Amino acid sequence: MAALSHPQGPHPPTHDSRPQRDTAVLVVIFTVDDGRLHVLLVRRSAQPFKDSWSLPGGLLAPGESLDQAAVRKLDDETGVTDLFLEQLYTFCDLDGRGSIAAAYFALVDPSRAHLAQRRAWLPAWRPVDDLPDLPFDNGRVIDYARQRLQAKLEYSNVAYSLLPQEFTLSQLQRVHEAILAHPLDKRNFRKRMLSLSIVEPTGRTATEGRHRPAQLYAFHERKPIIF
Amino acid sequence: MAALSHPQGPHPPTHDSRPQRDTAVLVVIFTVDDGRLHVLLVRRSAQPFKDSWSLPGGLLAPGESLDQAAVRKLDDETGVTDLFLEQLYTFCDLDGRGSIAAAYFALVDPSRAHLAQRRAWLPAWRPVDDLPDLPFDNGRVIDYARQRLQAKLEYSNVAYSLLPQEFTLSQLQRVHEAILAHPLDKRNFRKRMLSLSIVEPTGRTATEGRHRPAQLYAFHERKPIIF
DNA sequence: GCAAAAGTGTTCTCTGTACACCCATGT
DNA sequence: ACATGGGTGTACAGAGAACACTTTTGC
Repeated sequence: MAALSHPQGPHPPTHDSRPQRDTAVLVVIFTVDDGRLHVLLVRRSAQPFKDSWSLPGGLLAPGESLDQAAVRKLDDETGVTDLFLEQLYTFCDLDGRGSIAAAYFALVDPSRAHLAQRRAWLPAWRPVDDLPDLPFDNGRVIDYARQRLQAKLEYSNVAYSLLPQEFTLSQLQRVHEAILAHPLDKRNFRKRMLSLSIVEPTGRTATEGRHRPAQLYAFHERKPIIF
Repeated sequence: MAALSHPQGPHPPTHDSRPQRDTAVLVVIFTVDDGRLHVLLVRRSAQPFKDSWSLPGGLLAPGESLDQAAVRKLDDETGVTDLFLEQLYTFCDLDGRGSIAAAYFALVDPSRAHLAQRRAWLPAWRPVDDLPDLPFDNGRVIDYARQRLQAKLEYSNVAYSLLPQEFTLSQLQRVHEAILAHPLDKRNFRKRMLSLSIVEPTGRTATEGRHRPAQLYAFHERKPIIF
């Protein structure tokens, strides 16, 4: 490991009979579609709980860091790599066998995500407010990720990762409402987004139905920023 | 691990030739003493960087969870177990060898901590604003812990773990100032502590010098609370 | 002309901040 | 009596919340 100073954990490790553990990553991938927050689930292809839904995850590959493994899983399932991805929490013993699972959470724009079409485990978006019972405490992991996402929405620009380059303020508001699970006031919402310089108008407009066209906006920064 | 659903990470693990990693915990233990924030460092007893200061840590014992290992390390070094301890972040490859280190941070009341007197690695409090260069990126880990502590101070009662059962508001203010590294207004500080019901007066007073005795206060809850 | 969503300001409340003096005690 | 830290209130500014009507388009 690192930073050891304790006699029990001398450095370098000796790779002998010391107990080692399975180390895996787990990725909670959120998207907002049709005004609802969804999470990506896959079907387990192995026992136990074969065929039940669960979060995507897997063991670390040789020489791979946790971050690399999380990026790889996100890419495997959605085909995107450059979006918001952050370490969430490292769980221990979710499986009752003492293994270690570093959970990450990611946000992807549904229009950019191409779900893997592997027959083996069928990834699918499921609305977070209507999830089946999931094995290995995955429900708790998702709840935790959702809380973190709600908290970050208040003081950061994380939503950049859930929308295309250009979008209307109404679209952005619907994303916020889906994540927070409560309605927002249109005027106050717009005022805040603009006064915090989270978004800026592009000058273009988009006509979306038989009503007045909307101004298009873009995020001031398309990378994680804390306000 | 847990929550696997991916073919590459079937469940149960097979304990065969799959690559495994050293898994360790690392504990950033803070205290406030003499108006300064200190962190506990120990001297490495093994190569590399033998005899240089670093954070306490060690490999997981067989059958032990991450939390249990962190509690054990905290107890080993300070003799206390019932104080604030929270997972911070899981670092990978701090040592350049791909090992995994789950960092925790803890807060202890200096009047309760009894530093381990083992000659082997000599734990000692070091002021965080005057640290030597530390191996394995320990400086970065400490900075990260400090940021988290500063953030939590604003909206939680974490400081409960840094003071005895009863204390004066001036003591509490000095603790906050040491952590935030800037002075606070006495009246505003007291107003906030009371209006948020973080602390309540015990009715007792303490005479501490040739000046007016101070009211003693206690935390409303001596466990982690978010306001 | 009507249905549908876009767009826009003001008022009020609350929170945080700045700021200065008297009080109780020990020596 | 004086030095020392304990203890207190008010005024202002900024942020967030409540709230309703006009505009522009497609049909």
